[in-house]
Amino acid sequence: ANEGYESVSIRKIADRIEYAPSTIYLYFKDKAELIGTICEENFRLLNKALDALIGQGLPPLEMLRSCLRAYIQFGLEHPNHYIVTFCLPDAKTHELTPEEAARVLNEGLGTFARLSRGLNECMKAGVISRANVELTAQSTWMMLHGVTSLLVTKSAFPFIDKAILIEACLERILLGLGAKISLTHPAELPL
Amino acid sequence: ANEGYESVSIRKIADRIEYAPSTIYLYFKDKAELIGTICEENFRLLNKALDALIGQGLPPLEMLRSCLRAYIQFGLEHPNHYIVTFCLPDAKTHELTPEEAARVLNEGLGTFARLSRGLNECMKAGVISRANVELTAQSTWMMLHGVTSLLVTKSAFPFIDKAILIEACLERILLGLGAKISLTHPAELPL
Amino acid sequence: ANEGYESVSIRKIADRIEYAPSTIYLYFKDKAELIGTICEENFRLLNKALDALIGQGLPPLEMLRSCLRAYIQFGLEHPNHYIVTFCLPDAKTHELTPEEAARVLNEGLGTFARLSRGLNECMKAGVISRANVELTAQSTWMMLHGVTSLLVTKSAFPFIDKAILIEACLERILLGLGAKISLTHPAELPL
Amino acid sequence: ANEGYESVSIRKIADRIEYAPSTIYLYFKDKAELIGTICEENFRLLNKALDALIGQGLPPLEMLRSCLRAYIQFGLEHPNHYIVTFCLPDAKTHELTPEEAARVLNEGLGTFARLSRGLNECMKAGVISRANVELTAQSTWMMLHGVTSLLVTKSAFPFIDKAILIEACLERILLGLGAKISLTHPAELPL
DNA sequence: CATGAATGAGAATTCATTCAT
DNA sequence: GATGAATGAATTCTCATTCAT
Repeated sequence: ANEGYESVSIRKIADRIEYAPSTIYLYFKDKAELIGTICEENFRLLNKALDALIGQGLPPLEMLRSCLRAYIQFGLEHPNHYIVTFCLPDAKTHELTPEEAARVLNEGLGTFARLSRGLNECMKAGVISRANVELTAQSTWMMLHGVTSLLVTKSAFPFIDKAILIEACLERILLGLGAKISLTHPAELPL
Repeated sequence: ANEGYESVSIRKIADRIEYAPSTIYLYFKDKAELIGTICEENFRLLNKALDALIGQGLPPLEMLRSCLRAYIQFGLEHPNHYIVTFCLPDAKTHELTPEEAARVLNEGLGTFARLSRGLNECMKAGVISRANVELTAQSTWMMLHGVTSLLVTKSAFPFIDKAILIEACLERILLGLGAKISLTHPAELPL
Repeated sequence: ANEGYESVSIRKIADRIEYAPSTIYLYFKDKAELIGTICEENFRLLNKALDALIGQGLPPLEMLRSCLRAYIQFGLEHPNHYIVTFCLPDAKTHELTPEEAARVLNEGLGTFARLSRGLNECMKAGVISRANVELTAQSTWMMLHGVTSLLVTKSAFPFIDKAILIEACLERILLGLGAKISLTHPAELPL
Repeated sequence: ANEGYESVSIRKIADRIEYAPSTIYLYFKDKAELIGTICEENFRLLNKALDALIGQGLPPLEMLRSCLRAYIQFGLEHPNHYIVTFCLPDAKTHELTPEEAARVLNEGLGTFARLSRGLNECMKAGVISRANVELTAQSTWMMLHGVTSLLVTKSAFPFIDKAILIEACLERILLGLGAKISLTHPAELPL
């Protein structure tokens, strides 16, 4: 369903994968379960991408910046997955059974944990301001989500060149975290 | 429809306003047109709220902060309007005829213009870094949207106390804009 | 739906009345409500038929016999209604909201009350044995239902001539109630 | 499927016996055939229960009463089997091929034959009225079915204590057959 | 002897929309 | 200026059945 759009429908999925709608029910008990599984796998993929970066031994601030960038990139590459997981109101996700919800949440918390850890390391290294980690992580995620979601859902908006916009946002997010970087960025950013 | 939820339905609207569904078609050619009009009015309301603030003669940075705060507040107060206008994928909005889309966009650009103007004044007053205004406005809006949309759509997420979270986000957004404010905020914020 | 068969389906009803399935939902909120209404009307019709008989001023025993006969006749004339109301397991009826269920039950109790009254009058007139009225009414209804339901549902069974069978059953039911009638019935019944 | 309910489904049966649904088709050509076989076996079981009673050498009337009671008991003990075999409209049974139908009917006629024989013996012993045996058997079965089926399908109806109700019905059925028993039953029945 | 994978037909229900009145 | 009656297309989901393995 990575080319589909808007309202996720069993029928449309079935069409896309060229199976009968009923076939889907052999693998998922429910639409909720299907969506739950998509989200879960989604998080897993994102986490894998983040882990790859984390393992690269970059200096803390650059690692943080890379992770934030990877998050946005992930959204751009899997727009529908991103929409389903992060943009749609809770209502649909809410129909999950507690166990399913727990599985999804678990994977999602993993993502969040990676962000918190990255922030924490930057704080310890003194490259961003020391502050309440949970609060910092939540607000950072919120801003990051704003960038990602608008790029993904509002493709009609006359955005400035995406690459530049993304880098500018990352810059400002880091700066907002207290990173000591100069806003008058040298080359490509028309800040 | 300010008490309804998620899936905006002609029938539900008709119920709420106590008219027959068909009556709605006397005023709107289409569901798309109806939603378009909602968005338009939505923006008008938001613009009015912003204008009220702008007229208060606050110092530039405080005015900017107030406007950003007002935007979030607007989303929290009209969650369904906010979702319809900003969170749902383009698909639905896309079915608008060009003229309709233009009217909505026009009103939306008005909101955007107010933000740009506020940023510009702050730059001129030297309270935030000088930079490309359009790019700055876009990235600021994106972060602002991230905060608002998550608060509105993910009511199940274990967010830290909303008031604190919002102020922290505003603080970081301003800081990211180059505002010379200290992150070690005095009182209530556990930054 | 008086020519339909077996499993009552919204689609089949719609076909039969030559309307679109969705049209039915303009008149009934639910399949349960539809079936509930059928049962209710059903009972009303039956009650009307019984009242017509009751008003005829027959001697008590003959009135009772007429009523029992009318019940069976009603089933034969509205086989599908009878099946839906009396033969199908509770499960489907159970999805009624309490109010709906109450309305149906109310009408049904009316039928039962007429039977009880008839039995009571026969007892008072001394034409059947005096006994607990409720118990007598319940067991009489059960036997009556047995006759009706088998005639309606098991059309393939090699039943003896229906008219004769029905009269024989009525005879035996009355006799079982203590009526002083001779089993060696004069004419048409090969008892 | 003796714990399942209402709509007998191949899948549910497969689940219950812990085989794959397709496996069932190795043994039964059809759902109709499966149900046919269930009915057949059903009758066989009932017949066995009746034979056990018949072999006990009770006096004719008591044997008859025991058999009738056993029939009701059988329904109460195997409610779903009883519903499938006796309460559902022919439609489903009708899809049987003639041979299958014949096999089921054959077993069913066996049950019926036992009833006829019992009645015949009572007539010969002079404990019930002499009458056309086939007609008597059919009407007796019908009443018996009425008692059984309502107890099984309408569990929500406010029936009087089941044990009492059943005994009262048996009493009246026998009385209706011309048995010389007094309705003013001594002890436990509030007739 | 058994199954896994798949499906077409049909179930109840919702929704945007039309149109005669 | 408003509505009642109606619908077609879409939704999620279930079920009996087939067939290659």
